[in-house]
Amino acid sequence: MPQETSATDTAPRELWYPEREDITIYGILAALSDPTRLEIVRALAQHEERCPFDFLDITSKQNLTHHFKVLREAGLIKSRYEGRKKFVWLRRDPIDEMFPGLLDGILGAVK
Amino acid sequence: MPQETSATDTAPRELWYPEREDITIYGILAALSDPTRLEIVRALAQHEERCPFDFLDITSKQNLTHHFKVLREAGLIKSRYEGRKKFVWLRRDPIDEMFPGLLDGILGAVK
DNA sequence: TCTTTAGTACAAGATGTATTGTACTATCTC
DNA sequence: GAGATAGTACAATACATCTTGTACTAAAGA
Repeated sequence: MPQETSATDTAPRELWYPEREDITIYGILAALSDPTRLEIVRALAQHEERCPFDFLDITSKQNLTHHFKVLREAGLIKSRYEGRKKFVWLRRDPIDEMFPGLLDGILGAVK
Repeated sequence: MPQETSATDTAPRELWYPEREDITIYGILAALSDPTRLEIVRALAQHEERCPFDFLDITSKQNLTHHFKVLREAGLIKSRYEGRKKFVWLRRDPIDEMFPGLLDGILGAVK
């Protein structure tokens, strides 16, 4: 199981991301098999960056945090903090390199 | 939940399959997010028809039965019985029509 | 400093899934 | 019919996942 950065770390709110070679097609498919997460990823594919709570119309705060964590641990997204806002974007490069055509196939399959 | 044909039915060993419109991209992605099932589907994509127990090197009998049931209920496969053997094949047509590029994207992503 | 907003942590409950063991049916061959 | 083979059914366990409630931190603005 991936370890979050502990409270003793210097940098606050730093998140763990899987290395390129730890991203699996199984993790990606599982992450995208949830309607909420597929909708989020579809939005990220169009908007460059989004804030997690732009999606509060879909589900609750805590649940969004959960789903963004799943997407992050699957290697699908990265994020940065700016003040109290968080900006999230798709990690297209490693995924398109390791699994060419996968993301396009999934995102293109639904109009 | 899908109902299997009961023991009182005339035709023996008939299985339930989802209608075209009941196939979802979420179900497909979830079904293919398992290593065993993705390997099975990759083999089916190359071999036209296969018997479930051609995959006994991967996992147990009962587990294969389980995984083939998941694939069937997701709408990914169809099967027929011939004597005591079962032959399974990919349901490419409805999937390629409803989700064009999806299966190719997933199966093409892994060499 | 106080309040508000963005976001996280954690626990809990409900549900789903993967796997195995045991027992069973169905078909073929002898 | 007897035995072997292909396959299923069901229960049980272990584990993962989704969702919500409660409580918390971190930053912005007044």
